Amino acid sequence: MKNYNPKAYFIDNNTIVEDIAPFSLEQTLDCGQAFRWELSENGIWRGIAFNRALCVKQENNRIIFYNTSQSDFDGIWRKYFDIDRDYSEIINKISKNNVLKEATNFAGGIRILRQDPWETLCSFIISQNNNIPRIKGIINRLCENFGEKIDGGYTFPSASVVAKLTAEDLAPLRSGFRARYIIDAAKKVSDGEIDLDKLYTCDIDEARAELMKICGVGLKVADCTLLFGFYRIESFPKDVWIKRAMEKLFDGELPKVAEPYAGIVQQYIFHYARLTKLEL
DNA sequence: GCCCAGGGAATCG
DNA sequence: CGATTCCATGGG
Repeated sequence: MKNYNPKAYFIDNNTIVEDIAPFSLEQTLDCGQAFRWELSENGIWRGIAFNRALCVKQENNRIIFYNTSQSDFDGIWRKYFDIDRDYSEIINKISKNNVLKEATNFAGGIRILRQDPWETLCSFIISQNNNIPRIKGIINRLCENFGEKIDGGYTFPSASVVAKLTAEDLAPLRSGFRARYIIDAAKKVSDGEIDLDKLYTCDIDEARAELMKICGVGLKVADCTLLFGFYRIESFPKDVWIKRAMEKLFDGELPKVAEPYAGIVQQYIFHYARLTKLEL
């Protein structure tokens, strides 16, 4: 059954989108896949992506994109928020498995954002052995120090800009041992040793291997980068929570029905595990 | 002070 | 190979 039919209206300089359930702005922007969104007054989320600032708010089954023209919505945000994918179809399919069905109750409104690859790579390098508030702080300082000022904040600095910096230059970030990892990634991306564009389509294991050429990128950071920065939804990042959850819930093996969208299902399992603390 | 935070590199055996 | 230890920094 295909009744997923999101509608966009362009009124007064705003874009309003309706009929996109299941969709939760909060779950999507605050689930640890993106680090540059903050909830401000009146339930409005403010963030920057692809060199654009956005204010956006959810009211039930309606999303309001403030000061957003049709061309900005169609050109940037529609894709960024994965508006055109019907998540209910995925949830229906994986719900053949009762445990997965239960898991979707905890974060079924999550969408995988289609983020900028370099920003995602850099962000998940910073994420290692770190917690989300501090990850956000380091990324904010990176943007304030080396990004460009735009209306509403600062852009994420490009790889070529970061490649020219030294670990000492990055001292104000207080990113600790990760500083040299950030610079190594920037150099390998900007000088073409790693061609990020290729990673959208090449074999997933080859994509992992490419990213893992970077010092500071192991399997988990590579998988997060591929999932959140390249929309490689067959990628299944395994952190400590997921490993524990997979053992308890599935004897370590993901059910077959989930394989085509493993990355999306990973999000459901992750939040199920964390929110229930796996007291099963 | 101690522990941990959605890991990874270096260094063991 | 698998297991252990260190890595900066900040908050609880």
